[in-house]
Amino acid sequence: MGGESAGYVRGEGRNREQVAFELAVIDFFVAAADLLGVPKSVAILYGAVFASVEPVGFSDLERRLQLSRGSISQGIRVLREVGAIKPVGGNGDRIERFLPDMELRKIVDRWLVERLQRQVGTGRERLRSLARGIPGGRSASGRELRARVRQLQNWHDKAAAALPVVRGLLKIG
Amino acid sequence: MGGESAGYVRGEGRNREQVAFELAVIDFFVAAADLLGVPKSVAILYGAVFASVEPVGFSDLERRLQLSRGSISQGIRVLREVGAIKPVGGNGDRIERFLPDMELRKIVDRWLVERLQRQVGTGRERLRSLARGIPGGRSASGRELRARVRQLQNWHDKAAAALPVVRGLLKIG
DNA sequence: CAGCAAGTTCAATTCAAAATGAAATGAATA
DNA sequence: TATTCATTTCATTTTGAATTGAACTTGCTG
Repeated sequence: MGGESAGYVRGEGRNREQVAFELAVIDFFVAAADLLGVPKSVAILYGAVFASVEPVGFSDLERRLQLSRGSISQGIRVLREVGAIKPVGGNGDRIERFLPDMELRKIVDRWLVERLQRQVGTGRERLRSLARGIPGGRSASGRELRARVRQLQNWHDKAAAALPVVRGLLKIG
Repeated sequence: MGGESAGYVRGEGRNREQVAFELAVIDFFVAAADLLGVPKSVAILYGAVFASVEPVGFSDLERRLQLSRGSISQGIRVLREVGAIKPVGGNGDRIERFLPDMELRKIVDRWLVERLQRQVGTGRERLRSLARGIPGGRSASGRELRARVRQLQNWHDKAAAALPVVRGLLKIG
């Protein structure tokens, strides 16, 4: 258990249980992030925030995780931009501490839209101009190529239609 | 047009139209592959086969594309394994030539199953063992963490349920 | 204002995946 | 059997993304 993230987590004054839990959470997010093409360090940071009931600040992360300041700073930026973590004020000091935003839905949805929908959109363009350039006129080979491109368009349309459905299904109340 | 793949395509005795078409097709597949995390060279190879009415052999690819023998060999292997191209016999000579398998559906479906379904499966495991290790007993913090993990499970279940639906939607008759 | 703690930036480094190409294989041909 | 040519294998190289860390800001505190 905890093979992947093990090297990234430090004990640092927390008890065994807490550390083990953090480790397991981080593992989970590292696996998921890998699927979505998100950098490991970002997943580790999110996992650490997610696993902590207390809001977590920069120096907490620096202490608990084996990541450079640079990675922590950039990772935090990404996670904020994406809405995965939220700063909480009201500790008196000037340190920013974060809690996980539990609406994972929004994050995943944003990913779906930015990554898939954009590709689907430009795909439509490409296919159109591609269809215009089919060589071979009304010869047999022209007909064959036209059929192939039609297949591609067909498939593309299905994918485009599926996207909104997926977005709907993933909505979590 | 054809910015990405341009460097990989050679004229080699085909006419302008044909080359331009091949280029556009390759561009399309390179973009799609990038989305699915497939190596570029594999997409290029598939594009070249897809764009040709005549079955395409190793040496054709070697001539037409700026790819090493090694990449061509391995790319062909991947594409065959995955069912994206099919060998056609009957030319008298011993050279293997390929046609694209037009059932893209199967390829995408395989990808969905291997990549997503597997992750979803192991995710369930991880979440279960994770839930068992929640620290804090029946304290307030324990309750909070339990709620968070439940959210994760909830989300995970939705994703698991969405997968078959997607597979259904993408089926192209 | 000097000193310090918190965090950011970005050029340099590291690392893993992809691509290469030279040598090995193996099947057909002479 | 020797030769040739098509393809595969795999150790090395390349490439590009992720990560690091040292220098730099920013704003507090004595």
